[in-house]
Amino acid sequence: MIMDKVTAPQQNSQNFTSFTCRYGLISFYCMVAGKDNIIYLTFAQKKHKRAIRLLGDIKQTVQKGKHEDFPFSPDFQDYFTGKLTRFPIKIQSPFISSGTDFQKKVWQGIAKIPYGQTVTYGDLARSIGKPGSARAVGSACGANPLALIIPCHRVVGAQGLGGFAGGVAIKKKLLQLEEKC
DNA sequence: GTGTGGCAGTTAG
DNA sequence: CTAACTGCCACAC
Repeated sequence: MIMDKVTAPQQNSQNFTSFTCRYGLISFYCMVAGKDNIIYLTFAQKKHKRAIRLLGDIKQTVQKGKHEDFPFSPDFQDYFTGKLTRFPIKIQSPFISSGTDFQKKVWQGIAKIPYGQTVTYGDLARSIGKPGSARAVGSACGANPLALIIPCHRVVGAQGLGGFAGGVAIKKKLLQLEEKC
């Protein structure tokens, strides 16, 4: 699979913490480097476990954190209640930097989609100068290491919703949440 | 509505 | 290297 070679973070923040966070009916998995640097966020347990394993491969240890110690809880609380439309979180993750050029372009493109709006995989493909790569864009979305922060749920199919790593039900919920504003 | 062939990027072997 | 996957899409019936 992708990103089998995650490079160690540049900073010496060696302590990684894994959180399982729950807000209302939605829960997700999150990995934090150091005190408050989110390096991975996903709705799919499979992806989260894989990320932990990759860190293990580069001799990094990951400890479990308690939900109440999750540093950005207020922000996500606000997001899931519709009060926050843009995460004040810096994107600085070794999982991002170990992506391919194409993936990085896709992720950057996704980051520009405004709250409450959607684009199609084909649209995104065109906007990064690679028309016809819609399917590859879909793959890159699936490989996104920072769900919500890089809002891949705002990328949909030309006909239907498209897929979602954490299940389309969650994608639907997120879009409905953002719709209300 | 459904079939189908082609598509680009990435991974597996 | 080839083969086999995908969070796809356009164009046919």
